[in-house]
Amino acid sequence: MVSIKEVARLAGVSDKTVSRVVNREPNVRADTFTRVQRVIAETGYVPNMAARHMRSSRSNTMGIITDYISTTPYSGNIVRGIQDWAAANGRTVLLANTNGHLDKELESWKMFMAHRIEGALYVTMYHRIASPERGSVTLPSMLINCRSAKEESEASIEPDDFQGSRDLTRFVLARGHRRIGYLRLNPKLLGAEERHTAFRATVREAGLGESDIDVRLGMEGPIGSERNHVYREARSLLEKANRPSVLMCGNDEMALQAYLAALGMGLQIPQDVSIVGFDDFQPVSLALKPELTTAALPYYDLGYRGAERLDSTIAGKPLASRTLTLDCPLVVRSSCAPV
Amino acid sequence: MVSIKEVARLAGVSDKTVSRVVNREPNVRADTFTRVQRVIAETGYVPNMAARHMRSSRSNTMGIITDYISTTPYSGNIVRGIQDWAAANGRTVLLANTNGHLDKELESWKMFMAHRIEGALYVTMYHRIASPERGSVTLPSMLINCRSAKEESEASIEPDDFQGSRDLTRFVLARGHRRIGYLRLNPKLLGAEERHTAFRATVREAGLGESDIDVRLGMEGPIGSERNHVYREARSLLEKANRPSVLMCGNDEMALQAYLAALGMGLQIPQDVSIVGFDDFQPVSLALKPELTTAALPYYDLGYRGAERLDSTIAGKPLASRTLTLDCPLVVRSSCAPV
DNA sequence: ATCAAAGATGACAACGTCGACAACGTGTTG
DNA sequence: CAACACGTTGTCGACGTTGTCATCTTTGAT
Repeated sequence: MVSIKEVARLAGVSDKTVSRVVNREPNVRADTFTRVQRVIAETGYVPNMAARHMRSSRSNTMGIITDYISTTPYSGNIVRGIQDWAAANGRTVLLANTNGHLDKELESWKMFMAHRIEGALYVTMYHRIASPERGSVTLPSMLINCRSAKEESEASIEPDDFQGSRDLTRFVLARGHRRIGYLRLNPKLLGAEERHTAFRATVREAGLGESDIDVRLGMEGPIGSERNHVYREARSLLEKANRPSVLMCGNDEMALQAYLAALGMGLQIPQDVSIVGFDDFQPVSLALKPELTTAALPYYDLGYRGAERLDSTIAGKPLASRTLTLDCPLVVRSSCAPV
Repeated sequence: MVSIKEVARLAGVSDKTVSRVVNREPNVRADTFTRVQRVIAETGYVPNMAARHMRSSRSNTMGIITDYISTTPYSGNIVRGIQDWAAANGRTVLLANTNGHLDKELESWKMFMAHRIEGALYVTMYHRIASPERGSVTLPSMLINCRSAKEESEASIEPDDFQGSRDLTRFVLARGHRRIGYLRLNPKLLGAEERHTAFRATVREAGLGESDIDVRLGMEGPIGSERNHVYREARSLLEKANRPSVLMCGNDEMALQAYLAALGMGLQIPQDVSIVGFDDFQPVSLALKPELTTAALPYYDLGYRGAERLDSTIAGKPLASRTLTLDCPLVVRSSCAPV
C-alpha cells in the first residue's frame, strides 16, 4: 500500500506538503496542488486511518452496542441511520451485538477501548429501560430507543409512543368508531405503558366511558419467550355480542394476528371490523391486505439523530435536553374505515 | 488513556516486557508476569489497535458491504453471524451499507482502504447475481448470498434453495398432497429459479403430471418496487373447481398473503387448505396461526462461515471449492396437514 | 533597490507497539 | 574454573501521519 512518503517522492515535494493537499490546508500553490493530486490519483493513495489516529490521538470512531438485533429485525434501521450519519460526516463506526448477554457486553466495551472509540451508542431493539454495563469505562454515550434506569441518568433519544398512540386513537375516533377493542403489548416494554396510557387519555378526552372500550393483554412474560394471547383475545373481542368496530393493536405483529382471527371468523376488513397497528413494520404492514393503518416508529431517524447528538457531546457541546423524543407519524392506509 | 510505557514504568520493567505479557510470549518469569498483570488490571490498560496495526501493518479487519439491509430485515442475521465469528477470533469488522447505490459502494471501498482492511464480505439481502464494484481495488473477498455474474468468478457462499425446495416438496407429497398450487417468487431472484425448478423436478419424480400442479407468478418487476399478485393469484387458485389441497409459496411473506386469501374465503388452515412458505422469516412464520411450515434460510451460518472462509483466503489457504452452499433445513410446524 | 510581511515548503519529532538484536544472569558441562 | 547454553530482560527503531517550527520564496510598499 502506497504511503504519503511515496506520493511525496513521486511528486517531488515533502511528505508534509502532500499532507497539506490531502487535508485541504491553505497555503499550497495551485500548481503544486494539482501535481500532488495527480500523483494521488495515479497511485490510488488513501490516507492510513490508523496512522492518523496515532498521530492525532483521535480515532474519529464511535461504537454501537445493540442487544437483540435479530429478534425485531426492522429496528436494524437504527443502525442504518447511524451509519449514514457517520458516512456523511467522516466518522467510523464499530458495531457489537450482545444478544442480551452481559459477558458479551463487557467484551464489547473492551474491544471499543482497544479502538479508542470517542463515544458509544447504546441501542436497544425494544423501547425499554436499560442499564449499560460498561464496567469502569466512562465515555460520552447516548441511549437510543431506551432510557436509563438510574435517576442521574444519561442522555437518550426515544420514540414518542404517547404522541403516536394519541394520534392514532384520534384518527380512529375521527372515523366515527365508538366501540374500541385494545390489545396491549407486553407490559415489560416501555411502549406498552405509554401507548396504553395515551389511548385511555384520548378516548376519555373524546367523552367515551369505560364501557366503550375493552382492553386485553396480548402478550406477557419475559422478552424472547413471552406467552402470546393475541389471537385468542382478538377472537374473544370479536365474538362479543356488541363487538367493537375497531381493534387497536399494540404493534403490527399483533395486528397480523387480529387479521387472522377476524378473517377466520368470516369478518371482512375493514367493512366488518377495522384494525390498526403500531410500528409500521413493513414486511407485515404492507403485506397485509388491506394494507395496515399504523404509526411509524422513527427508527432511521433515531439512529441518525442519535449519532448526531452523540457527536455534539463528544465535541463538548451541551445538549439542549437530556432526552429527545421523536414523533411516530401516523401512516394511513386502508385497514380502518369510517363506521 | 494509559499506554504500554506507563504500565512498564509502574511495573518497573521495560515496555517490551509488558508487550510480552500482553501477547503471552514465552520466557517471562512467573513473578514478572503477575506483577505486570496486576498493573494492567489496576490501570485498565488495553492495547491500542491503531498502534498495533501500524507496527505490524496488519489491520486484522474485514469489511462488510451490504445492499438493502432494511428491506429484508431478517437477513441482518448474516451480519450477526459475521460479527460473532469476528468477535470469537479477535477480528474487527467494518460495516458499510450501500442501499443499492453505486456511488455509496465506491465510497465504501475507499473507506475500507483507509482502514487497510484485509478482505471484504459482499453481502446481498436477496439471493442473487451480483457484481461488486470495487473500483480498482483488489483484495480477498467473499460473496455471501449471491454469486458473481462473471465466469472467472469469485468465491461465494450461498443457501441451497434447490435442496430446501426439494425437501419441502417431498414433505408436502409425503403428507399425501396431490393437487398443488405453487406461487412463484419474482424471477429476478436467484432463489425463484432454483426453488421452482426443484419443485417441478420433485413432483415429477413423484409421478405427478402437469395437470396436478398449477404454478402462478406471485411477484414481478424491479426489486424494491415490484408488482405483487400474490393475493389475487392465491384467491384464483383457491376458487378453482378442483382446488389445490396445498399452496406452496415462494417465501413466507407470500404465504402470509395466501393465508389472508384463504381465510377471507372462509377456508380453514390447514383443514381446508395447507400452506407452506420458504425462508422462515420468523416475525411472520411464527406470528401466523397456525404457525407456518417452511424451510429456513441459514442466514446466520452464511455469515459465520462466510467470514471463516474469507479468513482462510486472507491467510493464503486455498478453498476446497469456490462456491459453498448451505442447507435450508425444513421447519415443520402446523400449517400443512395430511390430506 | 530594499525590506518587511505574507505565502509556500520542508525538516523533524512523536503518537503506541513490537520485531530484531543485544545484554545480562544462572546453571550446566567438561 | 572456563566455556557455553539458555532463559530473561532491555534498547532501539520503524510503521504513516501531522503539528511545530524553521527556512526559503514571493509580493508589495517604500
